[in-house]
Amino acid sequence: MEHSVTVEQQFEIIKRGVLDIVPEEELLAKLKKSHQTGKPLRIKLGIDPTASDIHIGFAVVLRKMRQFQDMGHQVILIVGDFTASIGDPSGKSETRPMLSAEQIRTNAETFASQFWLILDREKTTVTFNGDWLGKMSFADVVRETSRVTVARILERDDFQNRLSEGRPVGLHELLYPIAQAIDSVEVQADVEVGGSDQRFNILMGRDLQEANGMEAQVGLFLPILPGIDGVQKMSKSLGNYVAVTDEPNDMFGKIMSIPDDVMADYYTLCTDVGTDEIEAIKAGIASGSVHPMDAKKRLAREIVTIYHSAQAGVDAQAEFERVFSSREVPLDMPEINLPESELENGSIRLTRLIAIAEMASSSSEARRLIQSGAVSIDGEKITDVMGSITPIDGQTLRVGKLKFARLRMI
RNA sequence: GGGGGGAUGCCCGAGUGGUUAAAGGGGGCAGACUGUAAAUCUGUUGCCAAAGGCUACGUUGGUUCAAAUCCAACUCUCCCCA
Repeated sequence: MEHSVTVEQQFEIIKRGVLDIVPEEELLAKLKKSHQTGKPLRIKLGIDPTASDIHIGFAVVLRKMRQFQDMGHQVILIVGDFTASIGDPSGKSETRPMLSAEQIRTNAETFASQFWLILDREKTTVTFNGDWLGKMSFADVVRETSRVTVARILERDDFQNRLSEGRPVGLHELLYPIAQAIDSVEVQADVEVGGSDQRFNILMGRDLQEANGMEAQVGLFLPILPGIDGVQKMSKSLGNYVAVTDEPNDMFGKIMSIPDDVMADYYTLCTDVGTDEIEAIKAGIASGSVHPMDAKKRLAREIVTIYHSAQAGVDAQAEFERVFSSREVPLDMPEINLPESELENGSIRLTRLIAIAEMASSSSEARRLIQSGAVSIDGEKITDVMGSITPIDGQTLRVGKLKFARLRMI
């Protein structure tokens, strides 16, 4: 333990951005005990390998784990390779597809390379729950499931909703919380961290640990970070996410597009900006002394700084202002190589050009974009769907607000 | 094991023989406005070598000049009874 940090200080750091700690006194007691004995707490986090990239919503939980590590505690990541074959029903309105073993492995590997952007590798143990769940006998399963009542499992909202809507609920899905709880028993977790949607699963871990004669883990719940649409939870499948590996300009831009009312959440959960300062920003916006856009630029800069560098943050802001405030062309843009062979009498159909540049998902979409006035070349709008242009090396093709490309004749 | 529903585009949901690439809503995309915010308004929303063609209403097969619509089998699913 780093004795320079008192238990009370540890507790304060841990509480930042946290929605709920169940039960708070137990966490305090565990921290004290760890401080006295010098034995680190075992902090558990279950990773769902159905996703493949770490986004800043998931990073909220990882950052919390990192705080524990910085105070000397041990983080145990459990890759849910086995549980992924069940599919976490939490908050879901339908059964999740089961993943193949290969898919899970690939995802887990991608994850692994990204964890260390946030976590301290030295203080992290990575395990796969297939190692123990896969080896349980039916008798083991019966024994563990006997500790939980059906009513208890079915009382959850997600199951209730699905049942009342006449949607299917697979029997195996009822086992998910139990599987996750067995993980807690297996790794002897002191604390399990998760999003608020993990409440049920994590509390189940407490029950099962007690039933197995060990001290129950403490549940630490973090708010779910809304996606950049500001409404739904951030997730890759909804496309409303900011990946930790996003390029600085993209990252900055995505943050700028979040609705104002989730800005404070982003500040608390995704940055290290002090709580007092966040309050001051909120107050400033409320009183009109701080322009929300400036507050958001600061936010975007902070986040880019975390995953790239302070300089990258400054540069990304400059680029953002250049393109969106001054309406100039970006400094960097992808180039599209246009072979002579594509030209007919020196010109090319615009729809074809957009297709080559992969700036629309289909040529039908390219037509629509042209029709709606979203396409321009060197700032000149083109609206003729059948139109051809005579491309010149170095021209800028713009499709919609965000997509730019420079033409290169080859 | 018995009986009764249901499966439509990204999602919800209308449609019960031709006028249906399929109403309406949500979401998405684009345009205007703006702060790449919100709100609002407008357009658009299967694909292609594009005044034409192709593919689509759980799957397969059938009836018909014509099927999302009728028939058969199958698959999945929900409810009631046991």
